[in-house]
Amino acid sequence: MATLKEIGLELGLSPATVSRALNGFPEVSAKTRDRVREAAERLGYRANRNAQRLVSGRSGMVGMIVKTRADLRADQTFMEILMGLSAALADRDTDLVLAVDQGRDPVAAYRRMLERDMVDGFILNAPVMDDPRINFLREAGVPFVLHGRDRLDADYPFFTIDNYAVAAESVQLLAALGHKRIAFLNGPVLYSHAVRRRAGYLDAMARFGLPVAEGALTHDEPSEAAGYRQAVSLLAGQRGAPPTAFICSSTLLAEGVMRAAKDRRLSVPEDVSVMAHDDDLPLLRAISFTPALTVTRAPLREACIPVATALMDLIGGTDPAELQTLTRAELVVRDSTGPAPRNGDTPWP
Amino acid sequence: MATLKEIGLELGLSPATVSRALNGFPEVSAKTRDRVREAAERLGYRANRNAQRLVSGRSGMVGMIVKTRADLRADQTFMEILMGLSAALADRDTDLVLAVDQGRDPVAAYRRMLERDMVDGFILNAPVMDDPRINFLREAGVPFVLHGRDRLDADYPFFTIDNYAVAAESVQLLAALGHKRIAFLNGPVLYSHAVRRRAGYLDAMARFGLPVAEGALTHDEPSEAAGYRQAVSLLAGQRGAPPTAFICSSTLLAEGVMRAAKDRRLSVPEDVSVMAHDDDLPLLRAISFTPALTVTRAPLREACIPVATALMDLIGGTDPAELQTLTRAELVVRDSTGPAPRNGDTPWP
DNA sequence: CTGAAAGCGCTTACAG
DNA sequence: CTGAAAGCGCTTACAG
Repeated sequence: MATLKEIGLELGLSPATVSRALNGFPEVSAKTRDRVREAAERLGYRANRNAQRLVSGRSGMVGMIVKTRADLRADQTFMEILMGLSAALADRDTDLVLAVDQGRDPVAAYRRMLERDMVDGFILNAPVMDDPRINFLREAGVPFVLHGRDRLDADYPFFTIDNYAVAAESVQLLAALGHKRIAFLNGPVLYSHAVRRRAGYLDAMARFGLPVAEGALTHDEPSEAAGYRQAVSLLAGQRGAPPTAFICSSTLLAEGVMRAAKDRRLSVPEDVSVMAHDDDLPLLRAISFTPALTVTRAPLREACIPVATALMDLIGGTDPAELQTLTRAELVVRDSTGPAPRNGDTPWP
Repeated sequence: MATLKEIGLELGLSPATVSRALNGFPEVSAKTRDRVREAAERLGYRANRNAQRLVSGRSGMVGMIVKTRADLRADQTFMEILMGLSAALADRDTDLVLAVDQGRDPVAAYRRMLERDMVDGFILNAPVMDDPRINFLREAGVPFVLHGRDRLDADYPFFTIDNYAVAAESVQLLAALGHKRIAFLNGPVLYSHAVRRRAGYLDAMARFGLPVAEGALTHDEPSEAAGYRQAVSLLAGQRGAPPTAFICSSTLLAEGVMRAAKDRRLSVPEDVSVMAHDDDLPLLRAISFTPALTVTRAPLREACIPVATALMDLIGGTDPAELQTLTRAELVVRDSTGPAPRNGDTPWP
């Protein structure tokens, strides 16, 4: 590995000038800058990160703490986020330090990392309402960015989709197709995104004058098995007249709903419409469903760069208020949704 | 953060002596060592890793490159390994750098990390037979450790269970229970562990004088769906007389087999015995199956510390030949295996 | 526009 | 047994 000194020797320049040239300082002449860059390229120069970090006083690492929970989908979405964040942070010469939250105290793992001065900031995901981790980190004065948002009046940097709109727009699409009995299989109500989607669903149903039957709004883990279980029960009419449409908080749930419909010899979308929110996981393509699944689509992958960038900017001193992003999922209408069937004219009482 | 200098000032010692005391150099007097340690503790001293790395000339990071494959289980086992390795490496003050292997060239991602001098070594998992990554890294002279083994005469550091024995012992247990038609649902034959298990199964069957029907040995992805699919086909007698026992290369496959048996109103273990190899994933407990699953058990978690330690030792100069570990899975007999049923007396032709 | 110097926090020959 | 000194590779006031 070449060093600044070696490049300097080669060019008859001081290491200081080489450093400035490489870092794009304006006072360096264009000619010197170009010569230095050429030589650096030729000699395969790469800055020694440890030296840079030593002098800047930063660790060059950011932390992420994983909650171990019995949530099968967590693996898939989490892997997706993990890969995306690693890549985005690597572009900023920053490493991601992972730790597992083993215990009952939700902030213990954060406290430990902080005491060890290991990281320059944190990335949090899957917030619950009024997340205790957020209060802790705010008081500790540590930079952090949320993927998601634990309260509407958040004053910290975050990146999230509009989860209220996700549910409301799904209802709107189905209502426009004439559906009156629309079930919503939501995620665990623990998570703030599920709380927002719940509100979006209920408000939209009310706006269209559609009552919601007892049991038509469920909160369960995002798995194929849970989707199947809930759909079987609803389609059997165990909780009032069966729905003519299902909105699912994840494509895994939709898989289970499709299987339940098939078991009852109901065809999609003729007898029952199915749609889902789609994180766009590479291993679970909504477009590969039969029929292709209508979704509100928001690739998890696309959240990674903004989240990583926001954290780096925050550490660099940017005002947190400028680092809040609320985006919308894209409505992708495919073949799993259609006009309400004949027998679907009656709303729930 | 306290520094060596500050501790030295506090105690009237030089930073050099403080460094030696903290690093346990033998020439430091016991009294000085204790004083230094006490002061370090009191001041909350933590060595600055970047300074240590700068002076040692090491990056303090090791790389791991994930193959993105359409293998659902990969997520779960991979997460398990990832968490375990992060923790084990953190204990050695080393970070794990993750990258995703996007493309067709299996060594491209390794080459890139190497060129950037980013890591001191690599951890590889899920080897295929005569893995090209291994040849590449060996020629490049880079330290690496395998979780698994791509050939029997491996000359590099590895940690693996005896996969031949996993299959052979399973056959042995079932043969001792009087089973004669034993099917083996194996993983993708691409992977070396599947190749070894295949050999163990075939050899053991031969040793007990049991022919193997066409189609009784399958190679499929380790998923519940694949287990179900294979078991349905075998139990229907589509590939000769139905098996009276199933050995599964993963607990996910066993889940599918159990479901298939239930669908056919076969009870486990009265009508059919089921056993599996168990990586002991926290989200998929063999003991929670109904009936509790008989397994060859080898917690993935337990491989992480030896793998991480081996890599650190290798980087530290230990002879690779001393860093090869072959362990055995533990046979845990539970309730899903029992004596062969009446109709199971005839071996396959 | 460029250089000489100091310093980030640590380790380790070299002296004594 | 301990200290003074040099050095790892970089950055950045301070001079000129």
